[in-house]
Amino acid sequence: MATAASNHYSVLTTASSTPRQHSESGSMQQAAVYRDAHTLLQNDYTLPGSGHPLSHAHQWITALSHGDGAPWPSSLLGEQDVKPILQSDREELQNSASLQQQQQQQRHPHLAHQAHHDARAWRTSTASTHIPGMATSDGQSLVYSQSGFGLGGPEQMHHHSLQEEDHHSHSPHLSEHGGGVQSSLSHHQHGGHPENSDEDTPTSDDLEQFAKQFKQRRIKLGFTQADVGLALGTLYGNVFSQTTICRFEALQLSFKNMCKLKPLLNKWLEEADSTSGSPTSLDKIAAQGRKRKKRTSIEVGIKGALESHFLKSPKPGGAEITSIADSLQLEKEVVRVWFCNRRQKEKRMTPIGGQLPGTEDMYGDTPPHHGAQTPVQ
DNA sequence: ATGCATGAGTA
DNA sequence: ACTCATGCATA
Repeated sequence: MATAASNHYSVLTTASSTPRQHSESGSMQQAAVYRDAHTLLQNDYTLPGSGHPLSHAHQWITALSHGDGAPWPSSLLGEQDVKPILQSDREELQNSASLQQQQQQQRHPHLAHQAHHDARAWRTSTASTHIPGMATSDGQSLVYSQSGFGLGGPEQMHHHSLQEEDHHSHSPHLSEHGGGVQSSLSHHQHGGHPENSDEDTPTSDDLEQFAKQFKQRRIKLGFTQADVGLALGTLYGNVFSQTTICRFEALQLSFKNMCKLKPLLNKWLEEADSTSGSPTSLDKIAAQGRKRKKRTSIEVGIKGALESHFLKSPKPGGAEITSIADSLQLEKEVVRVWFCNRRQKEKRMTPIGGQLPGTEDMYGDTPPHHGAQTPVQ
């Protein structure tokens, strides 16, 4: 079909210690190991009921299509482990969990106050993109300018009152977080110095500035995004992948997420440049066994069709998904996940097709700060 | 840099 | 079943 030739679970047993390089080009290191591993295991895949190896493209898809009775098998071979944590295996989990819980619970619909402002208050008052009609007297701006939406879609916004989906029209009243985290009111005019290394009340502007500077510093110090992620794990117990660091720098995370990560990255930044020269002993733990479905490649045409559907109904029901999947000859799960990801993508602002290169002070000159401006990682 | 995927927590 | 945070695998 459309996907890659081999759709099977790759079971990794052990990953050799990856030779991490301190070069900017070293972004794909572990990938090779994985591919190798699953290539060797190709023929070992067998369905619990069938008993014969499926070498075709969509084993699990086929299974699901028949009667949705069996999702992808979870126990074919001995699962190794789940989380390759090294020193603080429990701590990391606990930390993550706690954080998530906190953040998610503090914005209950019952409460009259909201944790932070919405995740869509992005990119507003930066000294660049000025969208008319967004800045309120409070300084709080609620603009969620879509890039390509609203052409033929009459109404697709908010259906039911969920969390931040809908109620983006109230003033953000921070209640906890140990301090008046009011960003809108204490909003500082960036006419003087966009430099804000504080760990409280990050505004969209702050985050944006920080992200930019972080990236520059990181590059100057000769670290890759992957390095940073690992270092964070070794130093503070929270490991992050290159993806996350990348998304942070590109502001492709939700507001909350950005706020959560900023302090961590800030700490690392200080550590890194203060320890400049010191041997940052980074232990690296190889990823242990983890079966993951092969990434489904959706054809461009199919993607277009999916987008069309998305414009009509961003949240299709089970039946809808099924019909869409059927018409597009895709797996229901794939379609469902696609919609989920699509919605998420919507939430993180930042133009979907790219970072709107014409909206920043990127080109023309580099007024604010100095140094090399993102030489392409 | 991104697309598809997993999973915890929640509704 | 959805959201949200996060990441493997890939372009």
